[in-house]
Amino acid sequence: MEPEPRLDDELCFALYSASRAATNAYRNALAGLGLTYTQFVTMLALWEDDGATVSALGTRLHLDSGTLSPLLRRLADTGLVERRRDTADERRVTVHLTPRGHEIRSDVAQVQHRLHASIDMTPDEVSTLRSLAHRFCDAAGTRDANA
Amino acid sequence: MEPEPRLDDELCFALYSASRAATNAYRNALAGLGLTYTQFVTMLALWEDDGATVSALGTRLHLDSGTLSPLLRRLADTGLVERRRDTADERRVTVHLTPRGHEIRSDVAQVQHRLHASIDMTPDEVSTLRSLAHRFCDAAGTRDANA
DNA sequence: CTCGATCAGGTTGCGCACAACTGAGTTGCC
DNA sequence: GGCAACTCAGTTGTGCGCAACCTGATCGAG
Repeated sequence: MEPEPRLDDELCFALYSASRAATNAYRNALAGLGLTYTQFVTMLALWEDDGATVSALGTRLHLDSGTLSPLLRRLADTGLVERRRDTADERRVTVHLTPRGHEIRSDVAQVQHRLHASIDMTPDEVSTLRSLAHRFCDAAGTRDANA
Repeated sequence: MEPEPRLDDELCFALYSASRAATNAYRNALAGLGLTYTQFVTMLALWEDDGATVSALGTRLHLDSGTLSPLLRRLADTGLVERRRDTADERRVTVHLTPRGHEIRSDVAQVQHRLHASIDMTPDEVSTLRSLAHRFCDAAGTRDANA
């Protein structure tokens, strides 16, 4: 008989719980800015790379068009971004920050700093957790398809 | 001007990505058993505590009735669990494993072992990541409401 | 130039997550 | 006993997240 790991021993459940705890922490803080958590990380990606295509954002965020298309439509509806059909390759759509999209960056940065400060972990712990999470992503993301 | 952390520096994004990578890894493996990821962790909780109430499962999994009620209905539809109104306190519903719910436990355990083996990380790394994720949960979950 | 293969983005459908609310059941205080 | 406060599970509505599929644009072999 195989040993059956308990819920708390499961790495995947620890990550799942931690991710949701983080999302919940951001939810109220971002609500005042009219952003959801996924919209927030999408804006982070755009502040680093304004004018990115939808597929470039998808690669960066590990999201597909089924998630991004309606999300970008909502960001456009609230006036934070603008979508333009690429004239050189009309399959592509580039996503551009509006003036209002640039404006809220400092407000969002304040939310980030506030939440970072409210987490009772040492910089070392945070750094270790972050790099191990990145390592796990690579390890799980590049797994054999049959695994 | 506040420094604005880049996407990859954000702990929350690392956790968010890692959690989704884990869920995706389980998705295909569990599909053969007719389980989603959340249904899988719910079954783990029930194998540890058969007959738990809906709210007890919610506490264990950090999920509310809005998520659990339809999820348990689907598990009942597929014949893995059975819901019973508690006769002593008719507000409560207890969730019980069916024979079929017990049967698939070993199949699920095999999936777990297969996926654990496919992750290219040392036991130490896995252990550290898991305990830091638990620490983050506590730190983020018990934050001041105004943070 | 043509036409099959490929690529980009969008749509649909389903199952989470969570906020907000509902209604039935229980408890406690008098 | 009576009733307000509370608890528990369920429902509704919104927004992900992903598979499957669609359409139109581009590329490439011939």
